[in-house]
Amino acid sequence: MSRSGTGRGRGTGRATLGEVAQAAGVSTMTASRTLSQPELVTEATRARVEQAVQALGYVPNRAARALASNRSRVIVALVPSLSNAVFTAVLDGIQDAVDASQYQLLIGITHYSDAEEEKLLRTYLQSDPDGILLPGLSHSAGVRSMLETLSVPVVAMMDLAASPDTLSVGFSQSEAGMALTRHLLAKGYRRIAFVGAQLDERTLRRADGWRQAMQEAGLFDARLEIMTPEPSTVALGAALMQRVLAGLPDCDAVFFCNDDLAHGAIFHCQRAGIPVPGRIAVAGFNDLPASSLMVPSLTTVDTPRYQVGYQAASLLLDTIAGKLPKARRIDLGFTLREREST
Amino acid sequence: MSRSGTGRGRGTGRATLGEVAQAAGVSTMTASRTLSQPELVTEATRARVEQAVQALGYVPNRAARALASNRSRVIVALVPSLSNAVFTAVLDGIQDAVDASQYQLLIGITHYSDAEEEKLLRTYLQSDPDGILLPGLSHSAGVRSMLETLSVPVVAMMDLAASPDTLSVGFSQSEAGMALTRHLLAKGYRRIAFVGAQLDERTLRRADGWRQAMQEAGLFDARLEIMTPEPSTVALGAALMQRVLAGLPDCDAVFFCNDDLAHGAIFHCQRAGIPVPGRIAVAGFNDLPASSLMVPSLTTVDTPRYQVGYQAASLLLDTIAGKLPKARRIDLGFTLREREST
DNA sequence: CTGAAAGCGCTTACAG
DNA sequence: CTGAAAGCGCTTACAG
Repeated sequence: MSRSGTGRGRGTGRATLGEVAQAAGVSTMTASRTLSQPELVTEATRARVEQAVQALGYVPNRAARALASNRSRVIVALVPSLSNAVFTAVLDGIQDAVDASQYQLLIGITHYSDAEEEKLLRTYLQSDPDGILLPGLSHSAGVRSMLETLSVPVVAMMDLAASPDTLSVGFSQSEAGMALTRHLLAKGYRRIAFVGAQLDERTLRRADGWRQAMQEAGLFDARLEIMTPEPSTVALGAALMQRVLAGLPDCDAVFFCNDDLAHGAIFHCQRAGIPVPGRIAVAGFNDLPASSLMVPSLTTVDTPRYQVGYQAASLLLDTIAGKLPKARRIDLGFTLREREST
Repeated sequence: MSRSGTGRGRGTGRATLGEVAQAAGVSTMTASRTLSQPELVTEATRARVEQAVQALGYVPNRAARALASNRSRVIVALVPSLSNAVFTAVLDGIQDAVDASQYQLLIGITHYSDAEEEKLLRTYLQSDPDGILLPGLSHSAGVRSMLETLSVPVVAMMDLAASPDTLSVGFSQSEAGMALTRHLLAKGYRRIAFVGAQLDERTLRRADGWRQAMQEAGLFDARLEIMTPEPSTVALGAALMQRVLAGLPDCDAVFFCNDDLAHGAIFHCQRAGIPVPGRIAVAGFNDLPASSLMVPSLTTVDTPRYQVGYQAASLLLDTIAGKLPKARRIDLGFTLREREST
């Protein structure tokens, strides 16, 4: 015997579309159509169905819809970290774009690990996503082959693809690195160090930009490049600044790959009584909220991360909908913020 | 005619469990069992099925599984904001707990709005969640009635429920507010202002704690309470500090409801040449990463937000699994960090 | 504009 | 330890 007198068998106990249809005196498929394509139905029918929906508190079952329609209406977004304010802004942009659609967003945190990225993607394939948002351009062979097999649209975020085969929304990390370095050169700094942490793809591209600008100026010196795989934090920035001051006494400016490192560096100098930029200039990247307010205010590069998320998600949704995008590679640019610290 | 020669009809084009079963020479249900309860199957069968899974690159279809089993294996987590580092840490904890399970996490951002919270919940009901994580204890009537109708477990995060009917994981916001205020009183400050922004539930509870401590000390003065619904940011902290200095000249200490406000306040004082704590003491809440490193370092309350997320998700998953929790109300406490700014 | 029927890809009592 | 069959709640060509 069924567990209740409603005849719902092993169901959820919630109203089904069939029950809505019955209450409205129409067939299930007419009820279905009323919800998905109301313009194909008489006004009278629509009213009766909508009333039944209200009366029964009907909530459509996504799993059934996905299974029957063979469209999951799911998109997956992978980001490296939530601790990095850059990616929370990207996610905010994605959310806002997706919220306006019928799509459901599945968020995965890769912790900057290729292996985790691959594992997450594999798990999320169970939800049969209609599209995917990924950070950056470089992925493991496993991820690349999964994406090929899948044949759903993929949009790369935060950098620009070289090939037009890849949909991408972002800005040139290397040009931004170059622009900031050139600013420092123009200010007269000569021994400009680059300090990179985490060593994700974007940091490496910024380092490329720094290297190129230094080479162009005839001032490149490999000893000025300080790289560590440790996660980028304020505390690490303080420690690395100490290391620069001790190990590179003639260094007159430091380009930190992220603002949080630069904040730590400035705090360290402040505590040690080292004038910034008098003794040494400090620049960061991303223009985090504190950067314009701290003392000295921080020279940095403002990046359009919310827009990256918003536009990447919009591009993905448009592509899923079969619209031909105006551009397959959307360059949102960046803005140099010259402040007191340089 | 079907759109391909594979006989897969309007399907996804991916291997199904039936195809795996066929390749392994067993029935579909034996294949199903091999994946879900391998201990109920001979080793030989298991090997053949697993080989077929590998060969066909089989990925289970979540929608079909959810529909057939009437268990979505979905849990929903709502948080107010991603800009607030507190909630990204909560989410990290939730993710880590959920990743170890077979559950899929759906994340929603309420932007501190009851209306958005209700809308998100309504949307996520389409996924028929097996459990829900919500920030705080107070929700709109609409949300409360949805939760009652749903009858799935709900865990409140970041504060402690008064009633044992509610599962909750967090700490007492009001006691934390009291503890910090008492620290300031013990240090000899008398005209201690409370500055609250956003005015979410947690900020209001911290204000309650401040008020109670001030009343106990016979020092309460309503003019010392400065509340604004604006979002909490570093820039707002600088502006509010300016307002305190101008409007409350005898104020000797300020308790900001969040560290980012306190950071802005310290930056403002630094820029204006106002000694902290010499002229005025500054305290925050949450112990954000920069707080221990800035100059002066910030007195604040360290909150176990990652653990809140992790334990809340664990409690939810245990409850879904039918395990009786040891406690329905998990108090993770807080830690006062006495530093230079007071 | 509306409907009967098949089917999406799984799982689940129930037998054997 | 393994299987036949029904069913989860929808959508979709195809008719009329």
